[in-house]
Amino acid sequence: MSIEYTGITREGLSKQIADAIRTAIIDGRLMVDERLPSETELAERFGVSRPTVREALKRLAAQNLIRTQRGPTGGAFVNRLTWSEAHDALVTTATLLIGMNDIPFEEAIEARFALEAACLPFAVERRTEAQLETLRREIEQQQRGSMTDEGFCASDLRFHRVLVDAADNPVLSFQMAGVIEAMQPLMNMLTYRMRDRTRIARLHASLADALQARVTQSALAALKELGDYTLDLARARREG
Amino acid sequence: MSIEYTGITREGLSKQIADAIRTAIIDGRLMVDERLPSETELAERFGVSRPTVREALKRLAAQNLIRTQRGPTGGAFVNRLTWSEAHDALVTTATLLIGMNDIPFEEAIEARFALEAACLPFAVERRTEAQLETLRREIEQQQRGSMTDEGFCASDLRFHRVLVDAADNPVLSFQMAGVIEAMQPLMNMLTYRMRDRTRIARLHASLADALQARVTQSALAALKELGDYTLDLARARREG
DNA sequence: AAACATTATTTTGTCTGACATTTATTGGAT
DNA sequence: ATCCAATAAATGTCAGACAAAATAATGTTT
Repeated sequence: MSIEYTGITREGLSKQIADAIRTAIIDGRLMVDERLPSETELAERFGVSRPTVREALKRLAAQNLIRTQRGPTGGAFVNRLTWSEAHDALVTTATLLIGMNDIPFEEAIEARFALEAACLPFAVERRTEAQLETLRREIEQQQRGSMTDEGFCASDLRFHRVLVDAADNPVLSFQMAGVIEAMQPLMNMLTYRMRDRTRIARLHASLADALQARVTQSALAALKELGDYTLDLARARREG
Repeated sequence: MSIEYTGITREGLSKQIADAIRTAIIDGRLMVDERLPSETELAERFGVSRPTVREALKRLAAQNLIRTQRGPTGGAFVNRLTWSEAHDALVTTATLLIGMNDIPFEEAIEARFALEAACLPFAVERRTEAQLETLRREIEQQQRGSMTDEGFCASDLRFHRVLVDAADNPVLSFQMAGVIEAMQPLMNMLTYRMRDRTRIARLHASLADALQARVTQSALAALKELGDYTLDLARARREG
């Protein structure tokens, strides 16, 4: 690891060190599962104390870039970023972003249904029987009137997640997770009347039918109607 | 013996503290710009030492969740997550994810063009004259033969970023940044011959024309051709 | 000789205490 | 009243020490 640190001391030593190591990882100078020098060695090499090095390492650990292990064979290792970890990070970021910047409902809903529509053709083509069954199960739950609003939204979320996963493209699933899951708090703010729920469940059923028959046009039409209806609900909430 | 902490003490004190504070922020118990207790006070409240608290705070700072300021009125403040910061975080995560998990070209390209197509109808409807001009400028650059491969890819990236921004939906722009920018290293691996470049530039011109005339179908057709062609290049590279 | 228990060692995790640095406030001098 | 310096409060950094964990080496027992 050949890292120079001729930078300015104006931005915090631990941050500089963290950035140096992160850049080394992104550029590929540090490979996955490679072991970094021990904390004391890093401290010597950068000319700082061990706590400073540790703060830098914690920053990287917070981004899932490294993992640490104790013991003689321990140390800090470059972490292979898994889909699951990246997923969590994206959802956290997107949730905070939406929660802190009061996005208009319309924008968020527009983005979500537009992107979901992009997944739909692949889902129609590649959906499995198991995924169809999961969709049917969720629809059945949504038709029961005994659910709370949160429960209904949670089922809705699971439904759409299966829809996206049916496209069988990890990159798509990863990207979509951000929009869909981060919007759950927003969706929870919509209070669904009984009539709304039955209509939504019926549209979900249309979607599942289209997927089963592998007819892209019908699926897109059902999703569009669902998006428009959600928009209506959001607008009604704003005015009401 | 002191009181047990709720949860497993097996996961590192600083991580537990960081998680506790992060949850408080996400749940809204800590508002934006609110000041956290001082490090010494946090240390007392959690029953740990100051360095441990500091490591926890650094983890949160690494996620742009808090910012710190020195001085009497200083301390740690809940940070308003900006689009720019969230954008950078997403690009970093997506870049690492793609770089470390050797995604098949086909999957990445499929996802990218599918999502971009989802933005296109909005872009056709909402594009401004200034954006059209930017597109034309990039096309002109791409037609010049004097560019390096990296320069060509960079121009391509700028072209598509403008395309996405033309949809005028921050949520869409945010999501798309991940796919498009994180794929640049992949795209840089494609070596474009002169013939490829002219064809790509021509397709870009078709796209710009369709945006100018506000004809969605033509724009979608041009983008689809571009996607298919990129797929061909990727396949050729794999076999060559 | 082989299996098991024990000790040693290396590395991270945490604590204590101190000093340096930054910055708003406050009090005094002009 | 204005400007400037001392003050205080907070983070940033450092040093040394000990605790805890996990592997490797060692010794003991069967």
